Amino acid sequence: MDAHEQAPGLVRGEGLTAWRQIADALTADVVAGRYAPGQQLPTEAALAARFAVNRHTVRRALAALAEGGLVRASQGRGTFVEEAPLAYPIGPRTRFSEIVTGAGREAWGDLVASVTVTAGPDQAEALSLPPGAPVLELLTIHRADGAPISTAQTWLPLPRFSGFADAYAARGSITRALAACGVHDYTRLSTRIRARPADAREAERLDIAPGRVVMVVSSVNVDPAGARIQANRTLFAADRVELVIGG
Amino acid sequence: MDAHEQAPGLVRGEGLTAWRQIADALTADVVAGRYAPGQQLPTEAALAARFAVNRHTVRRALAALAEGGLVRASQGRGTFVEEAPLAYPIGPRTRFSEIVTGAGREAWGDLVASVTVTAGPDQAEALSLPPGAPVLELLTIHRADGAPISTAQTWLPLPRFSGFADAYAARGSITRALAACGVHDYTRLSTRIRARPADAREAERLDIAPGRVVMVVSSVNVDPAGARIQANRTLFAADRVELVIGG
DNA sequence: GATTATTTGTTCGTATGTATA
DNA sequence: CTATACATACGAACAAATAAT
Repeated sequence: MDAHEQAPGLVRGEGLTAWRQIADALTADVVAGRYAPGQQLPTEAALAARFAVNRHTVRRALAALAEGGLVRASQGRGTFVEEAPLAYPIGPRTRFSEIVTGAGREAWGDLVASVTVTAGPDQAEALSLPPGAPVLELLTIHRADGAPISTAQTWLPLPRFSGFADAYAARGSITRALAACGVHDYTRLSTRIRARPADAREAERLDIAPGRVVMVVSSVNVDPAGARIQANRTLFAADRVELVIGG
Repeated sequence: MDAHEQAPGLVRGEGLTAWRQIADALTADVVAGRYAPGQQLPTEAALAARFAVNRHTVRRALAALAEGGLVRASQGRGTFVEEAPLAYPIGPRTRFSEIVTGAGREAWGDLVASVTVTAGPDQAEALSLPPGAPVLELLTIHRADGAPISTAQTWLPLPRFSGFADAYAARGSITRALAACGVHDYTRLSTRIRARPADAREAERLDIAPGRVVMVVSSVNVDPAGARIQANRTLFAADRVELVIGG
């Protein structure tokens, strides 16, 4: 067979290589939703047959899609459309519940545990408290339509927020629980972002496999008077969430 | 031996457990610099001897330090003081060279490769170009005191920035290379942050082990007139860099 | 490449003090 | 006061990862 024979449906021209056209066609399929997020693409062999090209040519096209993060190939399993991550805006007025409901999903935060502890060095500095001051520590899991998006440790100074845990458990939202404690507005003072593999406990809370990557967002919130009311360490499953700044 | 015999240097009292006092002592050692960042702590056995407690008790204390991110234990190697990550502020006027020189280190960017390609869907959208428009793609590695901090793919529209690759190679800085192309100021329009394990090529460029976590920062820069001049996808080694917003 | 020593990680068991019902 | 649960601490042995020989 002539290696330069025209494949059906593919045109010839400058820069219009076969793999590029196949990549464009598959990209169009994905963005049009003909292959749903998480769904497996046809096998390379099947795609090669569909476009009447060698499997190598399909592989070159799939490599281009994978490079752009549109699909992910998994040896022995297949090639899958990447799930669109939840865009999570981070700014001075970040509120989980608004972000999730704004995405058309239902937001709820589960209170896993709450304890009174003495502030560690990090929390003391974040909250401008003397080392060893008592703080309320909450462990929460935040869900969108029931699926865990993030899990957070939250520290609040005592005794000001001694009623916070009950308020949070009843209302499922930091914003609403703070309002119940008399804080009707708050803004984010600072945000620090790191990333690392999840340990077993964190993975269980986020319903991911241990070792999958989490983004660790440490933040401090202040009330309108500028008082530091809350320090957070929030973990996001990196394959489900994309942090967005500005734009 | 009486399990309740008083260990030397440890006192007794409410809430003053042995492991807590050991954790406090080791924390003080670390923050005072008696164990330098990156340095190996004494072995668990040695610490147990120093504090005259069982190794379990030392392990409980070290677990508390590791929880706070102050140290990191590595099986078979030892326990090490965590290096303070480079704080990398992200904002409308983010400039690598200023961040690094502001931290008292020397900044330089190496141009690894530059090619002319047709814009993929992501780049076309980021730069407001029609799909298939020609763009200049650069692959760069950014170093602080010679150590790689990040590696980036950068896309610029052609033909406006046809001289950019040479300018960058000569100047080692995006800011200075843009100035050479007549862009004397620019601001960041949007930033998106994800995280995942590094593949082999990325790991080599960042001088980390494959599979270690990288933060992927996708950004778009605009000139003072609001024109989109540059799309970036920058990879940071997650254990060397902390992204900072606000504060 | 195989061996050995070192070091952290895990899992038993035992005992005691403390808080709670 | 007792019973129970929990946290603390010690002892021993082995597994697993690493580094050096």
